[in-house]
Parts: sequence; C-alpha cells; structure tokens
Amino acid sequence: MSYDIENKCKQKGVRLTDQRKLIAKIMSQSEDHPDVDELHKRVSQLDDKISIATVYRTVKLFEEAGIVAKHDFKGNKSRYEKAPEEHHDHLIDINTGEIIEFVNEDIEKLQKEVAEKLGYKLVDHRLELYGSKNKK
Amino acid sequence: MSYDIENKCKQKGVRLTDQRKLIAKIMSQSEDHPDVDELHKRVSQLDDKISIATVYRTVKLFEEAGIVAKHDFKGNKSRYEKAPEEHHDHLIDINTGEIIEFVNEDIEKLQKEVAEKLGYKLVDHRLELYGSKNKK
DNA sequence: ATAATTGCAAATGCTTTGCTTGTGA
DNA sequence: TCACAAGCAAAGCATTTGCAATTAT
Repeated sequence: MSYDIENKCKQKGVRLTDQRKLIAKIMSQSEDHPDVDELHKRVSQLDDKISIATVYRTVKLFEEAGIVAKHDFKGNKSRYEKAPEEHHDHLIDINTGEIIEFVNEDIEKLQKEVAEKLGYKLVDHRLELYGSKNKK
Repeated sequence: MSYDIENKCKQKGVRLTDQRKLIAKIMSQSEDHPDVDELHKRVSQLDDKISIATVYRTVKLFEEAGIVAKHDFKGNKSRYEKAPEEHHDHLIDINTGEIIEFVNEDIEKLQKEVAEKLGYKLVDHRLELYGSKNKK
C-alpha cells in the first residue's frame, strides 16, 4: 500500500528507475505536502547522490501522468501530494502553515453551476481557504 | 473617476511621484488583469524611461496598501487589477486566457462555514474556475 | 533639507535544460 | 542494444535589491 505510486507508474507505463522508485516511495509515504527541496532532503537519506534536478524532473513527470498533484499556495514554492482518491481542497493555517484537507460537495456543485451559467464547462478549479485558528 | 488609485494613494498617505501617478493612471483605466510586463509596456507609452523595477516596486506598494489586487493564476506570472469595490472571484478560459469575474454569495457563505467547522476564522481565500467555452 | 524614490545592473530563488555518462526494458 | 534517464553545472525567468543620483514634501 505504501508503494502505490510505483504501481501507478507501472500501470501508466512510466519507466521506473532506482531514483524514481525512491521518490515514489517517499511520496507514497508522505501524508503532508512537501516541496521539492523537502522531497530531495527526504530522498537523500536513502540515496545521497540523487540530484535535485532529478527530483524536479520526476515530480513533473508524475504530475503530468496524473500520479501526483501540484499546489501553488500563496507565497510558497510548489508543493506536492500523491494524487488523492477523491478530490479535496485545502485550508491553510496562515500562522503555522499547516494544511488541512476538506471536501464540500455543495461548493463543488455551485462551482459547476457558476461555470455553466457563464457558458463554460468546468475543467479545473482551485479553492484555497486561508484562516487562523479560533482560540477557545 | 479614472484617477481613483491616485486618490486612494493620497488617502492612505502613499507618496506620489510622477512614475507612481502614471502607473496609477494606467491601472485605474485598465479593465483587465495585466502582468507587470504589460503594465510596463502601457506606462512606457507615456514615459519611455520608466524602469520595470519601478513598476515592480509600485505594484507591490499598491498591493500592500490594499489599493490593487494581485493574482497568481495557474501557470502565469502575477497579474494585477485595481482593488474591487466588492469581492469577486475569477473564471479563466483555458483556451483563450480570458478572465471573467463572478460573484457567488452561496459559495462565499459555504467557505466561511467550512472554515468555522474546522475551527478556523476565514481570513482570505482563493477561488478560481478554469473552463472551456460551451460551443453552441 | 533630507528621507524616500528612481534607474540601472547585478543578485536572487526556483525551476529547467544541455550535455555527457549511465541504465532499464 | 539503444532510447531514455541521471548528474552536474549552466541557463532561464520573474522578481528583488544595492547603490549612486534624483526628487517630493
């Protein structure tokens, strides 16, 4: 189960190299949203000669194959997560940077309706909430 | 009316230079979402020695003063628009790049609710729809 | 007068790329 | 075997910054 990215690569005919396997493994295990630098750090613990260029190339490859998802939250470098089984959006804690995933079908539906009403087919969307924790 | 950014600068105590006045004028007149390069081009027609660094600095200054809004749509450089009277979100035509503004109170409300439910106060948000035109 | 702003070019930070060597199917 | 991938360093691109000269108040 922790190797699902590697399996998806096989399914999609993405050639597997040692480096890609490592990156796949690390990303499969990650429950957060690391950026390329962080991924490189994590992968380097398993293979200290892997190049950051390879991480960039691999992450892009995976993204284009629909195997991982890329996010550009406000004011940060790009972050990645394994492609989720079901779609979700993100709430970012503006104080800690913590990222919380959420799903809201009503919003999803309304988005589609808005697009329709404007004469468009909704192809993609981006919804990010930025908030600060309610102190109690 | 086309000089409202200049007026806002005065209100907010932003020092006005010739360059800033020009940029304010151009942005006040613009009904689209130009990037810095485009702004520089437009401003250069009025003053051909204005530096792009000044445009970058000014646009940042205006943004921090809440006078203009900055957007980082997917895959593009930052774009700017004059700060809107009432909040709106954007639908981006993935074929033409055209940007359509829209308002949807239901979505706004749901966003707030989602944040609350997660224990957060909603401070900011980003909602972008990417779509392709329905051919008729 | 003088603190802030400009223009220029150099620096930055993230990401991509050219090229040579190495390698998976 | 051989098209493709990796590593390295260099290049790219948008944006920022240091500094000397200029300007707004």
